[in-house]
Parts: sequence; structure tokens; C-alpha cells
Amino acid sequence: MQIDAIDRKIIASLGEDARRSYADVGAQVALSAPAVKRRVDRLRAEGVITGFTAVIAPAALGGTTEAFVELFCAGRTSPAEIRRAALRHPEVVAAYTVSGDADAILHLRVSDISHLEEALEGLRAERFVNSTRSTIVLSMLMERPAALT
Amino acid sequence: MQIDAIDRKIIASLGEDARRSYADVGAQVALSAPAVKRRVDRLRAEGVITGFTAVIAPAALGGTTEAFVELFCAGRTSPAEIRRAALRHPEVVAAYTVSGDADAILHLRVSDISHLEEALEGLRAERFVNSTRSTIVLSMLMERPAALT
DNA sequence: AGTGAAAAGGATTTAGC
DNA sequence: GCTAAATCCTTTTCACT
Repeated sequence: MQIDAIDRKIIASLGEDARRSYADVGAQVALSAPAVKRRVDRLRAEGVITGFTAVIAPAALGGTTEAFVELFCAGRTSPAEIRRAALRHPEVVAAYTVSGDADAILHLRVSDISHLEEALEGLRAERFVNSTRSTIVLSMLMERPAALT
Repeated sequence: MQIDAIDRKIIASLGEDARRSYADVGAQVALSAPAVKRRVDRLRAEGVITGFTAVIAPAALGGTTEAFVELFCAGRTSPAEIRRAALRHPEVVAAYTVSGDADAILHLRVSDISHLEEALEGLRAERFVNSTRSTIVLSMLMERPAALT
């Protein structure tokens, strides 16, 4: 479970381009392709690298509007219950329990405002949701993958 | 700039595993490897697929604490200015301008609470920031890549 | 427009060191 | 960790629909 400087460089390199070949990554870190592969295999086995994914322009998939929705929940609502509800609603792209007056924050991606209204209706229909408070995203300024931090 | 059902399946497949071979993806969508490659090339050229990245467990890189920070800015602050500031602070993993009383929401990933305090100091030192309001994330319930929506 | 087949050049992966 | 070798994948070209 030890991550050294070379592992970090490998992660950064694959964070920039997950389809980069092991030979290319190896050139950056002065290692042979098999050595890089073994490290990547190890990092995956250890759960450091969770996977590799395509980065998609949300607009291309019809998700052109975003919002943050604060959830105010009934007294005995468990995080697991909120999580299950969030997964049921495809508009929810991320969900967090939080400190402060709200119990959770959901990040929603929808096609337009009327779709947002629908999604909010659906969320408020969940048994444990007392009320919601929405903040509309005017523009996405930046999003940085964890690998490039 | 047209995306058909096969494109969508290809995006979903590479969203699940960006290092999957074109032959494997082709097997899922009943297309040959060259045909899949041409579609992926086209989707990249059109900006639908922005890139491919490694998904990293934030904890492995020392980012075990998260927070949402609302920014209240001086009257004449442009989104571009907020964006530049967000990029300057490595703790900021995402930034959005929003409707409502705050001007922007920043998503921060830090190693611990004292690191959060430092990061907040840094943000408040920006000329255009009048004040901030922070919400600590208690637990990340789910995060869904855009490709799997 | 978009497809598959084939071939050359690379990449991955196993094995031995 | 490296090199070498077999296998598989990628990518270009070309012919077909």
C-alpha cells in the first residue's frame, strides 16, 4: 500500500491519457513497459487506481443544465438510504452527506430546466425527503480529475 | 455532429473501461475494430469524447477531506477571473458560477481540516473574494462519470 | 457515408534472468 | 527491475455496399 514518486508519475500520466501505452508511460518515468504494467496492476489491485474512463462533454449527451440540490431529510435517514435514492435517479451525478443545515448535497445534470423540475419532483417523492433547496449552475468553470491533483 | 445509438454504446463501453481494445468494444456493438476506431476518432474530433482518464481513489493521494465552498465576490468579478483563481489553487477540483446568493461554488479536496483552513485562507486572499461559506462533506455517497449517464 | 478484410507496425504479456 | 519472444491490438490501405 506504499505509493512512491514513480507511481505518482504513472498515475498523473494515465490521468492525462488513460489510453497511453505502457511503453510511452515508461519513457516518462524511465522504466520499461513491463515494469510499468506491473506497477499499474499493483495500483489497481490495491484500489489506488479504481479504473479508466472516457471523459465526455456533458452537452453531447443532452446534459446541458446542472444544479446542486440540498436535501433536508427526515430524522432517521441513513446515508445508505440517500445513496440508494441517488442511484435510482439518473440525473444525479454525485451525492454527498454534509455538515450544516442540509443533510446531503446532490449534483444533478439535466437537459433543461423543465427536466430539472421533473427530477426535483422525483426526488421530493422519496419518503425520507422533507424538502429541497436548489442552486442552478450558470457555468461550469473547471473540473479536475483526481488523477491530476 | 450526429450521435447514434452505436456511438452511445461505444461511449458507455469506454466509460466503463477506457483501456478496452477496439476489438472488445466492437464485439459489444457488432462492429469491426477499425469501424470502432473511426467512430472514436470522429467522436474525439467532434469534442464529444474529451479524453480518457484514470479514476483514482482520492484517499490514496492524500485527499481524504472534501468541502463545498461558496464564494461571494466583488461586484465586477468575471467568471474567467474566478476560473483562473480556481486553477491556481490545487485543492479546487471543480468550480461553478451559480444562481442564488453566492456567486460561485468550489469543490475542494484536501488532506485534513487544517489543510482546508489553509486553502480557505488562500482563497480569501484573492482580491475579488469578499467572503466564503463552507460546507464540509461527511461522506461521498456516489459519483457517476458522465459517460455512464 | 460507412463498412469489413488484410497487412504492417506496435503494444501487451508471459517467461527467464 | 530488464530483455526477449509470442500473441494480440492498432492503424492504414484498399475494396465493397
